[in-house]
Amino acid sequence: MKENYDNLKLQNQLCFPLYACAKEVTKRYQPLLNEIDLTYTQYIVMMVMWEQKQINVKHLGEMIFLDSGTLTPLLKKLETKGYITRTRNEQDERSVIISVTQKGIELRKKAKDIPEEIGKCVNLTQDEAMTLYKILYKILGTIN
Amino acid sequence: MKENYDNLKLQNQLCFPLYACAKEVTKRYQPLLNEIDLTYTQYIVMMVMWEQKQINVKHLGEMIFLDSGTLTPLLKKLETKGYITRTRNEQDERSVIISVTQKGIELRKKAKDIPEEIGKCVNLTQDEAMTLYKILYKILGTIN
DNA sequence: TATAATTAAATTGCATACAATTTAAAAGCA
DNA sequence: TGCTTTTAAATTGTATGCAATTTAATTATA
Repeated sequence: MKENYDNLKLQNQLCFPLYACAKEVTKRYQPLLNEIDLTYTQYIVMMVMWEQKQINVKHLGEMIFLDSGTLTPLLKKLETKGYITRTRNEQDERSVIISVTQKGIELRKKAKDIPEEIGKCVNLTQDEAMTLYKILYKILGTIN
Repeated sequence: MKENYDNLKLQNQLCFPLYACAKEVTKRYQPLLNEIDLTYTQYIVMMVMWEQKQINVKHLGEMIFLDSGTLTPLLKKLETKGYITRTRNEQDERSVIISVTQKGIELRKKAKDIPEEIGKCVNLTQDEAMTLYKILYKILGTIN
């Protein structure tokens, strides 16, 4: 009795192009991000900081889907670079508050054109981009 | 003169949900893959091997968007587990040929239900899944 | 209120990823 | 043919990413 393994074929996976796509797109950021001395994940953190100015590690982690195992060393690097500060919350000493520094705020000017540059690498129509955006957020919102 | 930084807002990025989604979905594989002693990337490699039986490292890397820096140690682990063998190509000693072993072939039976299990975590309609698939492969095919 | 349970970061250990370099083999060519 | 260039893996170094555990602080509760 011959088994059917079609759903194990690479071309029948949805997860594989998702995985590959994320890597390939992220890779395109690196040359741009090198100029402002950030890695992709550090850039994601800085995007949050440019909007929030101040946030604790737990909340930050929930926003960008990363845990303290990844964030703690990464935040220490950003602190060393002078873009953020890390201070214990005096009301709750378990919590660490991340604040963006003046140097961190100024970095935003240098990052300003990066999204547009990346857009040029990814040749989607407005429609496709919006559709992709909606589906990805649907997954993020309903994954269990 | 006030600058506009809207395109640096996290919620205006397409890349961020792509990155986050890939991570979240991959994470869902891990408990299932633990049962057959594979990591996600090792599973991707095995999916190729189940279809190809034999392939060299360069070609494998092109298929799954990974370079030898990632593949060499990973393939050594799969070899240690007994799922593949690595042999130099006698016609071209620069090239390493990966072959799936009997044990590797048998692993497919155990992996058979994984795609369906993952499907349950990701609540997309058939239409959405197909649309996502097409857009992701469009990106992979046109990214420069 | 003393103790147990929970929570937030940090730490540890393992497995990717990838840029850059190195090594060895093969191909191109003067 | 001898030398240069190219190519395929492997290696090195850095940065995630995450599960599991630990530590310290806070909250819940008997």
